[in-house]
Amino acid sequence: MKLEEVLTKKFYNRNPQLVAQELLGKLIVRKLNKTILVGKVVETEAYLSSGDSAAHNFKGQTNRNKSLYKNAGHLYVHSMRQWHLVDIVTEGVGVPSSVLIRAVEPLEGVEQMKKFRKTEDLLNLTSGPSKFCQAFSISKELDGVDITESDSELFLITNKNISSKEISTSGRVGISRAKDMPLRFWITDNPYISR
DNA sequence: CACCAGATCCTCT
DNA sequence: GAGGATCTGGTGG
Repeated sequence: MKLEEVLTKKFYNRNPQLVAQELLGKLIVRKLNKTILVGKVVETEAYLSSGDSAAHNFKGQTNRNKSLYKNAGHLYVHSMRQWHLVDIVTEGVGVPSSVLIRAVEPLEGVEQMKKFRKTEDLLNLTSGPSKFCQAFSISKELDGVDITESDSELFLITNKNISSKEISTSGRVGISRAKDMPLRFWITDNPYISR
C-alpha cells in the first residue's frame, strides 16, 4: 500500500460537511514551473447545494459560479475585491456544493510563498483564504480545473489522519447570511488558522 | 452604463 | 475592533 495517494473523485463526491472535515490534515500540492509548494490543510468551510443563503449558488447558476456545477474534484476560483478564493467542488455534476480552503500550514516551498506574499512572517503566509491563494499562486486560470489527477497543477494527497477529537467547529466567518450554520472546521490549536 | 454587494486584507487604535 | 482600499460580476434601467 502506498503511503500517499492523490485524493480522487470518489473522495470529493460526498456531502461537503464530511469532505470539509476529512480535508483537514491532508496535503495540498501546487506544481509550478520550477517549484513545488506544499501545505497542510488546517481550516475549511462547507457551502451547501441548497438552502444555504451564503452559498454562491443560492440564486442559481451564473457565468461566475458555473464551476460549482461541475463534477466533484473541480476547482471554483472566484474573486473577492482584489483577492481570490478557492473552493473544491463536492458531490456530483449539477449539485453545486463545495468546500472553501481557508487556511493551510506551510510545509515546502516556504521561500517562494514569502515572495508571492511579500512578507517574511511565517504565520501570515497562508492563514486566510486569500492569503493562501496568493502564497500558492492560485488565480482565475485555475477556475474549473480538475484536481483529481496527479499531473494536475494542483492536487491533494492523503496524510496522517486527524481524529474528530482534534477538530473544532463554528459558524462560517466573513459572511452576512446563514452565519450560524456550523460549517466551519479547523484543527484545534493550529497556529495557522485565519483571524 | 451605473450601481452595489461582497466567502478579504491591512493598518491603525 | 474599526475603517478604508479597491475589484468584479450581477442586476436593472
